[in-house]
This record gives sequence, C-alpha cells and structure tokens, in this order.
Amino acid sequence: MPKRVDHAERRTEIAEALVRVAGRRGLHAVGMRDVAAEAGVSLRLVQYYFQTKEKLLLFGLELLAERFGERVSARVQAAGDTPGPRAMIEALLMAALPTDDESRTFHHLYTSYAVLAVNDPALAAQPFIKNPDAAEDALTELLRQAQEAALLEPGVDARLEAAGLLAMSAGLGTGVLVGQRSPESASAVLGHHLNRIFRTGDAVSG
Amino acid sequence: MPKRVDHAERRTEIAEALVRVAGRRGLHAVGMRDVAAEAGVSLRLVQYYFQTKEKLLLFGLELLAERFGERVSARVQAAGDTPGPRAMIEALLMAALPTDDESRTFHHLYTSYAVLAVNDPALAAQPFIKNPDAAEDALTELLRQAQEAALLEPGVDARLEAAGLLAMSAGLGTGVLVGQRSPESASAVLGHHLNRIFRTGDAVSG
DNA sequence: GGTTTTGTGATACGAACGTACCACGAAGTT
DNA sequence: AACTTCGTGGTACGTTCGTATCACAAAACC
Repeated sequence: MPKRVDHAERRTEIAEALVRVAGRRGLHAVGMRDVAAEAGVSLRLVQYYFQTKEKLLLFGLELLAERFGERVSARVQAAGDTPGPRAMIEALLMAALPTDDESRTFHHLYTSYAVLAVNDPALAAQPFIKNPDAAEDALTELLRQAQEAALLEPGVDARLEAAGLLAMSAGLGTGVLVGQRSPESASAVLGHHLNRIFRTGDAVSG
Repeated sequence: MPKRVDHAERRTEIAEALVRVAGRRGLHAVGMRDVAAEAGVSLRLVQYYFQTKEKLLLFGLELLAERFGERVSARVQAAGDTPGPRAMIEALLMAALPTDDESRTFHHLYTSYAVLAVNDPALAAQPFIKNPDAAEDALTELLRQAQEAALLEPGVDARLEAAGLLAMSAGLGTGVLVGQRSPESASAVLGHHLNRIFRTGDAVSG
C-alpha cells in the first residue's frame, strides 16, 4: 500500500484540517483524534507526520500565519490599482478585520495562540508571535510614502501611527469576534481615524 | 465542625483562587483540583459551592470584571486631582495596559475568556463580554467634556474616538502580554495618539 | 530476491479530568 | 432528645486525551 508520499504536502493537509476544526470548535477543544477525523486519516497518521501535539500546533500556527500573510498581501496589491496610498493602507487594516469566515477563523485562532503563548515559551518564540511584525514595517513604509506625497496631516509619526493603527485593528477585530461590535462599526471607527490622519481629499486637489 | 459559613464569601475566595492559578498557568490548564489546592480546600468543597466547572468559570469572569472595573475607577478618580480631562483619559487607557501583575493577569484571563466565548454561548452572553462596554460610554463622556472645554482638535467624533482608543489600548495590551512590545512602547503609542487629538498644551495656555 | 525502509492500521496504556457517591459530625430545629 | 439540615472529607467512576506498542504490507535498495 505505501506509495511514496510527499511529507510536506501531507503535513500541510493535516494542519489545514487542524485549522478548520479549531476554527469551528475552538482550539482548546481540538484533540488529535478530531484532527485525524477532519483530515480523513487515522490517528496513527497524525502521530506519524507530527510526533507530538505540540509540534502539530506549532506547524498549524506557521500555516495560519503564512496563509493570512498571503491574503493580506493579495488585498493590498489589489488595492494598488486604486490611486493613492490610502487605499492600500485601508486594505491592509481592513483585511485584518474578521469580516468573513476566513478572517474570522484567523482572528479566532491567532488570539487563541497568543493566549497559549503567554505560558508556552515554544509558542512565544514563534516569529509570528514574537516579531515586531512585518505588518508594522509595511504599514510604516506606506505611511512614510503618504507623508512624502504630503497627503498626511502634519505631526504624524509614521512608526507610532502604524503601531497604533494595527493595535486598533486588532482590538476592533476581537470586538467583532466576540459579538461586541459589528464589522461595519469596526470599519467606521478605523475609517474615522484614517480621516484624522489624512488631509482632506478636497483640500488636496483644490 | 460545620460552623455556618457565608456562601457568597466562600465562593469569592474560591474564585479568587481560580483567578490566581489561571493567571499563573493559563486558564486552559486549570482544573478543579488546582483551584481547590490553591484555595486550600478540598476538591469536594469546590464542587459544593459551585456545582460545575462551567459555573465556576462564569463566576470567575464576573469577579474578574468587577475587580478590574474597580481598579480602573480608582485610577481615574485618583487622576481627577490633576487638572484637565486628559489626565483622566490617560489614566483610563493606561490602566488597561498590562504593566503590573494585576493588569497582566486581567488581560491574560479576559482574552482567554473572550476566546472561549466564541464557542460558548453562556460566556458570550455575559455582560462583560457582550456589552458595548461601560468603558466606552465613560470615555466618550470624558472626550465630550474635553470637547466642550475646547481642548480637542476639531473634527473629532467623541464616540468613534473612544471606541478606537479602547480598541487600540486592548490591542497594545495583547502585544505587551505576548512580549511583542514593551509597556513603555505601548504607552508611547497611546500618548502619541492622544497628542494628536488634544490641542497642544502651550497653545492653550498662551 | 532477500532485506531494509516506509506508510498505515488497530489497539493498548497511563494519566488527568469532571462529576457522582457515600459517610459523618456539628449546628440548628422542634 | 430526636431529627433534620449543612458543611466537609474521601474516594470511586466513566471518559477522554496524548502517546506508545505491535503488526504488516508495499516499495526501495543492493
């Protein structure tokens, strides 16, 4: 029976099953058996490709981060067609809000991992948790470009602003996730803050 | 042996033990036996005062919310001595940042509960999770007062601003919690945003 | 072609968990 | 004084979980 199989591919399939089932039932409620069932393989196989649950979780986080990074990039690039850096900045921030199933799952699981990371050094060491975040650098750069194009109000510090906006987006995301706030209201808040940073469109063209 | 005992008091003691041990080891890792040990009582007693683990968790969340509310109120009122509404606003926002053990535990556990609430209707229905938040109303009111005193830049929408600031504070708090960011850097970000909302102090007095 | 590696299944094991049960002594009640 | 209620201890039960073990067939290798 054993055809030679691509380990990396198999691991990805299983980790995807992990993400799916954890998104549905919560990361805390997911066991090896659930992942196996969701992936349509035996428990043994999950053990075979990942030796331990911790390794599976770690890989799941990597996958999650990678997939979400791709999603955000795609959205930002798609917004690149629209003229002006604001469209890209908005795309970056809005992509992180839990507006559809995919981003909801992402927010949910990322927060779950963040909570686990508080007591788990191995998780805390993962780049996606630990890093000053590629997103912050990217957003800072976008803000700088807007600044050079004289699109921003004076007195804006690009780096601090980027950090604040991302934190706000994350915080709003959690609010949406737990049902405190609608996606529309979250994006209204974000929009208002962007309005206070960008100079008014009319004034610029006039 | 059985002296008559105050149930409410006992329940509080046990729930405090839950909060302590969960803050140390993570909510997901806490069992009834751990709570019993931490509270210095038998497993049976935890069962006696709370029939089920779910009820214990629910009560723990209530306690957490109540205690933290008191903390924030105390800080805000203490800042009331300093002239100007900005001090109070800053106190409100900074009190939520995980700068010491107490606020760290609060952030950690609140986030844990929020994650659980995604898949647990009983938790999601808890006021502290569900409500548009007393904090948002309070902050909105403070901003309105500042606005009437002509302390804010024009174009600020008090309610949207309040929501954004709270979300930012929460997001920054998570960053601090997982070690992405230092408390100092978080409060710098918050401070910068407040600076952009408040009119410059020099200009006001001059 | 024999042998080692590789992929897969089934199942067992020990620990931990939430909960339930049994027992008993001290207060309170009548 | 008899009886009921309340607080408490100890412990057992059934489940679930992560992991380990045994077994075996198809492929790869020499």
